[in-house]
Amino acid sequence: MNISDCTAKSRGRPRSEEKHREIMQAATELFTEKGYVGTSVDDIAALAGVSKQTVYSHYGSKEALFGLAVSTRCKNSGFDQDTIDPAIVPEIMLPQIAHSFVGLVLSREAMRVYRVCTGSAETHPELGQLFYKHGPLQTVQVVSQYRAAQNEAGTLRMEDPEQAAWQFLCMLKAEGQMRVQFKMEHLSETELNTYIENCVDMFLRAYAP
Amino acid sequence: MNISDCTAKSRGRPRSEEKHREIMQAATELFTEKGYVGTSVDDIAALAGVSKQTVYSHYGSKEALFGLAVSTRCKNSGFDQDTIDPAIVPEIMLPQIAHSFVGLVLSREAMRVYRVCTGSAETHPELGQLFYKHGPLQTVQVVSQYRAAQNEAGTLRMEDPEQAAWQFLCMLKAEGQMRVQFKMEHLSETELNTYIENCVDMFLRAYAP
DNA sequence: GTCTATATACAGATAGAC
DNA sequence: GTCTATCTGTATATAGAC
Repeated sequence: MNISDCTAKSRGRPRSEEKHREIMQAATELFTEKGYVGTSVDDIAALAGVSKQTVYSHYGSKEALFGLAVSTRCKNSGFDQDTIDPAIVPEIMLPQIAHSFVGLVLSREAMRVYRVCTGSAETHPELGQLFYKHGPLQTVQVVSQYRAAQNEAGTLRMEDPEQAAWQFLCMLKAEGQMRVQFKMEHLSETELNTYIENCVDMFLRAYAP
Repeated sequence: MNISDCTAKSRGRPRSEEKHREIMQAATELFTEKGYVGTSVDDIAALAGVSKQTVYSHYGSKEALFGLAVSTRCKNSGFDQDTIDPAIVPEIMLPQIAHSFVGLVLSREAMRVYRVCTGSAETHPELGQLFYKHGPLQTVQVVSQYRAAQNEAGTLRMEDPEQAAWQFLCMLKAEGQMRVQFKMEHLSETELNTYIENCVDMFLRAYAP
């Protein structure tokens, strides 16, 4: 009796955390691939290798699971600001920022969150807003801080650093992102790099002091 | 007997065309709002004011109806090239193009097709491609033709007019489109106009001869 | 905590009356 | 051609065994 209690405890509980992770991982994978309505709880349970009821006991409902999965991804979709150093001159810094940014927005994972948040913004506006704040907005702010610093230092000259950041970043994505977004053949590394350098030059020309 | 045949013909057939239109209209409305999986044939039939079977006898299947509805919208989502005149100098022409383009991409209808094609590109790649070709690509080509003409005329100087067109158009959308896309509060008319003028100036500065 | 089995609702698609 | 009624599958969510 006492023994069976002990084994029950040590056999039943410890597995929970692992399943918790696996369910979340499966949910994220499927939700960002097929969207909310396109994904069934059965699919999630199957991919996670657990029963449907286990999904429910861990996360309560499909809606709650969706919110958690996507918002976690949203929060990880921002630009890594550690790569930016205000002490470095634009001619060196901007190409680095550019390549790093384009790498981010073209990545499979970023595109998937972008797509699912765009597609379900009509029915889940709060998800769209969450993505906007943790993704695009944060990136723009990080870059515009650098811009403001350069403005002060006199290495660049612009009236509104934030608008300049929007210009720079959206210009960079352009064709490359759209081709991924709409399932066209991707641009080659070479084409991409040429375009990025082109953009950096163009930007520096326009905002030269 | 002969009479009932006649009335049957003149009573049953003529209504068909009207229902045909109404079904398509309802389908477009719902598909671009809720997406493919989020819309049921029952919903479409209800909104069109017909029975479900009528939907099927007109369009065969949900899939076929979706394809028709969205692709029709895609083909109408391109930029109107009649507004462009190569004889007009960039200082006058670019602001016009810019305002007209921003008006298009921020419109409710364009955003809806954009959203549904983005969201369902993973499951319906052919729709994403269709949208890309009739929307973004066509717009870029129209604008890059103008650019090429200006290049020849010497009023602008750029190595690759098509890349310049991508830069210009993507820069213009930027924050304005993203706020609509992700259900944030929209930019005001004033903010939008200021930004557009800003972009045109910046572009002219960078590509001045 | 986790499983199998089930309740309930609604989806896409078809049959048959008029 | 159009409608109502229906078939069949699958969805979310829950009940009960272990």
